[in-house]
Amino acid sequence: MDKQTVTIYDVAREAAVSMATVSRVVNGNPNVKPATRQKVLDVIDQLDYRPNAVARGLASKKTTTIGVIIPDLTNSYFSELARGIDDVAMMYKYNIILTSSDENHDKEMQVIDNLSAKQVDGIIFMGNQITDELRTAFDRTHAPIVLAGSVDPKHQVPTVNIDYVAAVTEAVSNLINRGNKRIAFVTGSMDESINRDYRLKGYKQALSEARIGFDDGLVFQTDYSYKAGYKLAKALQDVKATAAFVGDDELAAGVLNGLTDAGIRVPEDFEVITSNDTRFTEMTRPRMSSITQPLYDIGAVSMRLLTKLMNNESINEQTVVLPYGLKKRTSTK
Amino acid sequence: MDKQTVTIYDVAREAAVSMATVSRVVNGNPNVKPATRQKVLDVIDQLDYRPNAVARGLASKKTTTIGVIIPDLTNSYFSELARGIDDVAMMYKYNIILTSSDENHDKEMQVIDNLSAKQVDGIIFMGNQITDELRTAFDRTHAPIVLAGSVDPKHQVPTVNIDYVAAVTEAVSNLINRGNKRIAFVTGSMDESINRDYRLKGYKQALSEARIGFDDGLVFQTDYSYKAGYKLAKALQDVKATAAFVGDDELAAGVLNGLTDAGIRVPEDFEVITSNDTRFTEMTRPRMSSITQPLYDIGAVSMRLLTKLMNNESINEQTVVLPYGLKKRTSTK
DNA sequence: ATGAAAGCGCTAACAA
DNA sequence: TTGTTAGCGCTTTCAT
Repeated sequence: MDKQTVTIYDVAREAAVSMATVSRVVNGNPNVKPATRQKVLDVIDQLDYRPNAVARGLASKKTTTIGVIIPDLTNSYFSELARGIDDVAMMYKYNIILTSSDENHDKEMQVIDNLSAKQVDGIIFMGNQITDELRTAFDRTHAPIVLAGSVDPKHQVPTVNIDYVAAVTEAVSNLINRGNKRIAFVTGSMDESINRDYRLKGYKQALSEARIGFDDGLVFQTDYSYKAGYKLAKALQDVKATAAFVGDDELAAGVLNGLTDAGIRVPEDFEVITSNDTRFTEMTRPRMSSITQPLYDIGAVSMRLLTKLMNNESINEQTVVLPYGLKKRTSTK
Repeated sequence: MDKQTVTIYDVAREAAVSMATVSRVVNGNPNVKPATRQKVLDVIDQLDYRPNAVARGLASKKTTTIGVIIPDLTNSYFSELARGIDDVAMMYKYNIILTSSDENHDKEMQVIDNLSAKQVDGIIFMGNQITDELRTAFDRTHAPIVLAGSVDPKHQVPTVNIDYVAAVTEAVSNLINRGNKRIAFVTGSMDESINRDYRLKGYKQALSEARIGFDDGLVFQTDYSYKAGYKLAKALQDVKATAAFVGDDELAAGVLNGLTDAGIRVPEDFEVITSNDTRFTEMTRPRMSSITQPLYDIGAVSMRLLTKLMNNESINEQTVVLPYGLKKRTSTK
């Protein structure tokens, strides 16, 4: 039933050489006489031989496959990172097993074991709650791991990201400088350390630098979704906020449109600044001011770092922090 | 250096049974005495044994991995499909090797061979130019293939999609019914058969039903990008169009905003209708009217169909056509 | 420069 | 119900 598959053995026989020699030419080993190489190449061509990567993986203990764990494929922030990862993975001839975790801890655990069973050579993990359990899972995996666009408060796992604290501080200070005193802090769950330990810290820092008291009531935890943001309009008015820092662009788009649809003028009556500078920022009206970050590069650099780890190359820095910026568009004055 | 790996052999030895028995319990084969099973399970637990999927793949000729070829990860249309694929793949215990093709034919070819070499059990292909070369590549692959949200004019490859001709006809008729006579047709390259053979056909059909002549000048081929759409504003005015059918939501968002920024009121002076009903449609102002399609389901059903193909189950229909609809929002009158 | 042969870790007949 | 034994297709010493 199977399309008859031609193996290295067939090639060896036809070319009247040993399997070892065929293997050598396939793998570009220089220790082959040019004439032999050519003969083998011809037979390969003629037989349309294609090496079986699974067999190769078993024998060599390298699969040239890496695992990528992504919380949500449809979130631009992550898919932009993924594009960076994908590009350099391809450059280095790695395939990607892409698995969604849905930001679900059990699934993350399961997925790691699963990737491990598939003998991936490395793993790129996106997700913002590096629990101890997760660390354990990381540890018992033979494959090196790097965190992309995520954060490890304990600085144990190699990571590529930006300085979230500084970025948020700057964004919020920017809002403060224009006279805003009641600035809402809108983002995902505080269970995520990127929110709890980084963004919130930046927010508080900006407040304290301006000697503005912190008000719990201005902190909104919600889903990273347009809808969730849209629904926040009323609450935002109720707490008399005049501006908001938002941790996700789709969420911010929801906030923006919710406000607008409720008759609040942005930016005249309410300023909005968001975090990820994805394509959404250009699509809304007004267009959203944002922290800018090199999304593609974060992915690309993560993957590059992973290749080094997989080759046991020496690493200068476990954590690489890429530059961020601030882009003023029209959702702020 | 390697974390010492425990194999099925170790388990067999410790449990004082044969490898075959261990293999049986790992694979849930019922032909094992409960007591034996328990003993083996205990040892597995104690040794923390994890089956090597690569070895398994080599021996069984099944990798429980499928390949997914996607033109652009960051395009919502495709990432929504991917989510559907991913969910049911996970449900059926398949992993996904995700590869971007960048709508590049050579890359598509290469990627198929690559997936083939990795012995994937099946492939889901998204892309809209099924060339003969591609068909050849499909054929020489041992794995079954299904097209998701794409189109095979020759109806040779199993496919899940909607009736694009009917959907576009309806959308354009809708525009016509409101008095529009000069309706622009804005979409990607006419090299893609979904544009050339399906969407355009629907467009022409709607025109002809209304006895409106076809005008070449109203057809715009461009990238599927916001920017490309944004730049079209002037050209759209130059040809005196009063409405546009657009084949992609980001592209449509660009058209919409470009028009608005050029001082044209949508929908009063110009109506826009788009094709994919992704989340972008809700984010723009005005919100975009659109053809609706069950994006997630297209992905999910594709994957389900693929599982059947992989199990050699009999298939009722090679091509499954899911229902579409029309959603009026505020970019049309 | 080339070949022989022993695995890699597992599944799947086939026997018992 | 359980064990024995070939492989699966390739890489990789170790000889030559």
